[in-house]
Amino acid sequence: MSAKTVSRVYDGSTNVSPDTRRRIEEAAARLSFRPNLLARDLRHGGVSSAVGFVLGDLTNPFYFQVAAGMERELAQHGLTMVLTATEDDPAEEERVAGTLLAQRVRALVLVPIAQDQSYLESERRLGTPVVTIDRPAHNLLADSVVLDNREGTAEAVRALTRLGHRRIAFVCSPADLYTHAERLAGYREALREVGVTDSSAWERLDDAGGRSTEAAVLDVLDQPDPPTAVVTGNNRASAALVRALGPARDDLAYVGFDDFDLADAFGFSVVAYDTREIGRAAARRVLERLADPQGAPVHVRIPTHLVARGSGERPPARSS
Amino acid sequence: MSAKTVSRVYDGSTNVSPDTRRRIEEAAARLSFRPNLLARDLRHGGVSSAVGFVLGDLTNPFYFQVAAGMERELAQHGLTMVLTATEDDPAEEERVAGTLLAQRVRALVLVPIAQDQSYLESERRLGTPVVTIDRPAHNLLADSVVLDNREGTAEAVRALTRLGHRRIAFVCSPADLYTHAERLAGYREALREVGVTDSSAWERLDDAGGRSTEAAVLDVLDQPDPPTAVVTGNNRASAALVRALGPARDDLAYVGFDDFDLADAFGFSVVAYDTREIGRAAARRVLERLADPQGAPVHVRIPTHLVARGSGERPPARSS
DNA sequence: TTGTAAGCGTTATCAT
DNA sequence: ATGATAACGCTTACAA
Repeated sequence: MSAKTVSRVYDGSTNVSPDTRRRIEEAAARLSFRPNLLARDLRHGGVSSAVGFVLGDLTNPFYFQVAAGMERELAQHGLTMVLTATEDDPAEEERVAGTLLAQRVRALVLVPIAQDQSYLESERRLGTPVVTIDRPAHNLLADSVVLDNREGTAEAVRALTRLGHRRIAFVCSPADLYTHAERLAGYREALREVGVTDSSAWERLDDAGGRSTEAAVLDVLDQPDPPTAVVTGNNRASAALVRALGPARDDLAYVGFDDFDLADAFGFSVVAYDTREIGRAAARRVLERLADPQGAPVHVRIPTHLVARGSGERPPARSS
Repeated sequence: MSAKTVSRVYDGSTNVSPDTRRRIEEAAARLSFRPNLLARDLRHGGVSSAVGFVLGDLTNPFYFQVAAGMERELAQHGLTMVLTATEDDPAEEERVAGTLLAQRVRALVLVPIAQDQSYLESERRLGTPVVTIDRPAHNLLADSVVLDNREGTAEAVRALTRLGHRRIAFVCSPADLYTHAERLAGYREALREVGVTDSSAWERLDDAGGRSTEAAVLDVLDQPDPPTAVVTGNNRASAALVRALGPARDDLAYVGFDDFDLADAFGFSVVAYDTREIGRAAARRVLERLADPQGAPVHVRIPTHLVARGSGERPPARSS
């Protein structure tokens, strides 16, 4: 009963007599034996069967929904997920990615926060697939899975302009540059479609001044010709709006990017999307990239859709 | 320049001349060389430097906050975290735990969902620490980290009785048996302290009847002598209460177990706790158990505290 | 159907 | 300060 025979029992080989197999399985159970995947992976070219996932802000449930989707999809293909966090410290990104690469993860999925991912270029060329989530990588030919941010806000704004709104504010809590810029662009684009070309008075973005987003909401509404509607650029801004205005405010229309808990209880209309699908799509990119290491980067765009709950379907208050 | 010399550069050995070290580091950078942790771990007794975390319900943000705390604490000690999910399928638990053990995780942390974890007993005896979260294991001498559920609801009820409430309802969405029983026990205990010995008319628990929790909330309030206050047993029940009653309902007092997003906007008083601390505590149990494999199981209890936001500080409406 | 030898990349031991 | 050798537990190639 050599090691090789035992190995055959566990690697799905058929060349084992039923009797031998049974005896081996018995002994294994008795000794709590379990094949050592470390050794197996080492033998198989020194590459593990885990995929590394680097994410930044652990307090944002968004990323965990992504992680959940990714884990499920990977598990169906015999891969596991190693999760690490950078706590939004750009300097940590390269270090934790390095740790994962040293663990010989099969692929690397990351939410980029550093301003440059070129440090991954050599690894990628050596055959480790890299997929970014939520935004594209900088200086790296990686696959990516991002939301259709631009179309998301554009759709929200269009729904409002169709109701007659023209003075529509855009308020966003500090967010990363990319999603921020895209969502803002969609907002402006949809306004331009109805002839509004200057919305600067209604935009309240990442406040360098350190003002809170709640203050920004109140501020944008406090002007001679106040907006009749508000679009929030992310769920943190939506929460700020709820806090600033109180739950029941029916003289103002608003739509938020990102769905959130109890938004239905508030009648809060939002631009939603399938968060877990982002993770599943990333996992699929990993699998396809492993099958076909060459080829140009693939960029997947996850669609958004408007969820009408009341707050976004109100026409402008008497004025017009 | 033998393999051993290169190894010395990376395992923190001092017996390398500055010159050799420099040459090796140069070559490593040029060739994108990185020590293979799989091989290292194999050499070190075939045990990896990852800790496995098995969780059930991926849609519950609670577990991800736990995961976040755990990951941070482990990372500080050079360990990584492999995350897997069972999707609340008890039958999956043993399978995914087995996968992790085959990967030779240094320890196993799990949120038990199966009715029996005895299948882990041999592994634990062989030296793999096992820590359960949120509830104790069944038939397994594992360490555990749980909330002080009983004291949590007791404190909530006491705050209400102090205001004069006596008819206090307890509503809970389906939850696992253990936390459920503990929270209910705390509720009854605190009621007994003020002489209320039969609360059965005010308890609406896991409804086998398939009624929704929202219906249960309305139902418990719809009786001849209705409760003047409600305690919800988990965040899902709190959400149901908000949906059933609407955001502004100030003729009823209520306190919910588990904090939730925008609870402050609702003025919803809750029994809160440090979710990430649960994960950190689990990581610390792992580390201590690795240092001292023997010894009786240690059970850590995470304290809860009442967060007053208005809804729980209202005295009974005129009746009394 | 089963076994032998070699090697995956690292490190402990024991030279030099 | 550096290197040769063997070994961690597995699997591929090649016998038997």
